[in-house]
Amino acid sequence: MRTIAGLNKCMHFEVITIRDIARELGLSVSTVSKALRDSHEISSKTKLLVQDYAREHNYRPNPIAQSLKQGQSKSIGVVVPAINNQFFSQVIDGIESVAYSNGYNVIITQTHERYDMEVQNVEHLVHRSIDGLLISLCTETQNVEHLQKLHRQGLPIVFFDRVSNDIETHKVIADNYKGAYDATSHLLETGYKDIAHITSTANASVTTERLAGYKQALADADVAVQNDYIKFCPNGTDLTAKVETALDELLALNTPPQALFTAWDTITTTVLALLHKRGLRVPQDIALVGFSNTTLADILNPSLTAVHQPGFEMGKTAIEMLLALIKAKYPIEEFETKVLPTQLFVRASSVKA
Amino acid sequence: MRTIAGLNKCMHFEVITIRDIARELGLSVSTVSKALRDSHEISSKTKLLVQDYAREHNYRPNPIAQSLKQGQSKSIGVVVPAINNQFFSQVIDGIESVAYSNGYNVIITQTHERYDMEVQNVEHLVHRSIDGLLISLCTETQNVEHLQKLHRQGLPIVFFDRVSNDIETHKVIADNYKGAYDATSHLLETGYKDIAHITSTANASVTTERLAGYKQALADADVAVQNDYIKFCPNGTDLTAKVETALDELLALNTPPQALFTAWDTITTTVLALLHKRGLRVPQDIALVGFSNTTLADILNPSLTAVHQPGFEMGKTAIEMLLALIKAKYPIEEFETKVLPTQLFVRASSVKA
DNA sequence: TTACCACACTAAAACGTTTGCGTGAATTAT
DNA sequence: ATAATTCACGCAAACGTTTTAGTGTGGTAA
Repeated sequence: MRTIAGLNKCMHFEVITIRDIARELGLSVSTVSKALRDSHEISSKTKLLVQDYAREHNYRPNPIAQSLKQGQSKSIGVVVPAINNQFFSQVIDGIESVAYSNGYNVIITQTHERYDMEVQNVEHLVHRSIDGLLISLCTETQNVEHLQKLHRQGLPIVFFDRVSNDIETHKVIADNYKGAYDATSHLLETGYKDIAHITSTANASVTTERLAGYKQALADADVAVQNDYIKFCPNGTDLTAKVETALDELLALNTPPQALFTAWDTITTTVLALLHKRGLRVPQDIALVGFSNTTLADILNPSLTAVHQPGFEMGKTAIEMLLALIKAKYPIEEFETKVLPTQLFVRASSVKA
Repeated sequence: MRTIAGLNKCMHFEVITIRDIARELGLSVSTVSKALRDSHEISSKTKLLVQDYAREHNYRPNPIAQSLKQGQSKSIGVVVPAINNQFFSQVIDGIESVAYSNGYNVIITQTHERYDMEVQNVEHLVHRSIDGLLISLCTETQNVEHLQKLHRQGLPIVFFDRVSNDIETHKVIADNYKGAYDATSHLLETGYKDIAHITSTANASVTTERLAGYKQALADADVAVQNDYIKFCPNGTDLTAKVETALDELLALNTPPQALFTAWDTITTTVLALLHKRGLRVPQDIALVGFSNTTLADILNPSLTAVHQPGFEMGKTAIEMLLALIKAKYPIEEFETKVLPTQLFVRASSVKA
């Protein structure tokens, strides 16, 4: 008998081990083990005996011992910028659901958009013996050496949302290009021509793709791209201050924009809050369309025209890909980047004044 | 040498073990182990030798082996109704920060407000060898036998937010009574008398406390408590439908309420959304104050007068208490219920029409 | 010299599994 | 009747660590 981890204080409770079963049934440990795993080496009579006994006595294999023996921990690491962010919590929701039903634990860590935290978390996770890693890069991250090393060593890694082009592995992203294209086109169709774009750090994959979509939509409508309409506000610390400066600059232009297209969840809501603060009416004074996964878009003031990313599906897809990598018998050479559709929900913040 | 879990495909990478160090340095395994743990049995010369070698070769003890040996997993289980909920993700944020810096992993599971999921998750976590459990009960939960058994057996458990009175252990809650009292008083002071209360299932601790605060505030203002002003809408599936019915009934009363006090995060935003849908103006047609931890309260339509719970602090406090239980040398008999202050943020949804 | 002790280290068991190999018995083929 | 094969099971090593119980050396006290 052993005691459950954590149950070491007043242990009336005993957890049964394979050894107990063996002793009780007059069998060897290996026979019991094999019987439980339904090995062909064991007679069906013995198997039944053992399995019945195990069931009755509520036997559960010790996962830690199994991990040690089999060299896999049945847990996967997740690195996100922040849990406290609707989009990422939706992703985690998706991850958790699939992981759980496959017998995997999910260990979640946050970078808070800090590169050093990202490096540290990844290292921590690896040394906690994770079987695979799910990661969305933080905005500060410029190089991915900390991941490349692990990837070369064979650690299964899947990127989601904020991916790196410097590592060949499975990735899941939203259709950022199209999402941005749709959002911008929508503003154009509504009648806005002077559309500014507020986005995050220039070096993120997401930023590049959304910027491209924005530019292409303008180009397709024969509207010139104005560089002073494009503002980069790396999210992380002081986001509000950065966005405030960006807004100041935009509104001080000779031709201030009539509409804003914000490319990141946190930026969108920050912008809306700042517009409120300045007493600017949306959309009368300035229209707004943004990427956002908030569930409250309908009851915002005004209700928010938003590009919605399939967070839950992204999480599900990411972990499914990761499990495929983990379970693969042979090293995988062919990697895939899944692109999930975004959805534009038109609401009041972008109707023509 | 061993391979890191997960790094079993193309293993150029070798992880060093205590055995390797021993062989390389011509020492025994036990000497190395003791040297690394700075035992007094080992000469300082040898200690230095071993420690230097370990550092240089980037030795990291295998946590799984340690867990197996020491009977503790260095991971704690968290059970919440839903990750995708601002309040709980704030709590998890707090939990994660403390756990991480203490070398603990956090394994998160969700009940989605389903009792059977709660039972299942708890069982799953225990058999994953967690050292302790952090749990916020789901609304369906009526009895806590699944936890009592574990608690009697000595598993450290700390409740947060939605606690049980049937188990004596550490608990952290917000000051629900005062939060509700303040919210109701605020409405009364603003000039509303007919204040309805929409809350969740009657059997949750949170519900009882908030209901009590609501009633007391009315009593203190010499306003009679009307039972048909109190509506129970267990959150979980079909919350919107339940709230819709509750609203129908309230508005059909001879004296329909002029103000609403909603006691749960999800109910608050659902109510606001439904009021929008019906074209009712807030607060002109009906005022609204609710418990809510949304970060978007300022930009809701109208901006929301909200009772805010200290989610992050609650998470921090909960895990600190749990770690205290885990690290305790002797069984703890004295348990504490920490009550964290709530905060009322007055915004537009409750100004007098 | 003998006994004792501190010191610095080692051997081996233990945690709970899984698994390759060995073995005796029963069965089948020759 | 003997040999070959299959069957059903046991032995023991292994995963990487911690820890208990030694062991041998050298020094000190009697």
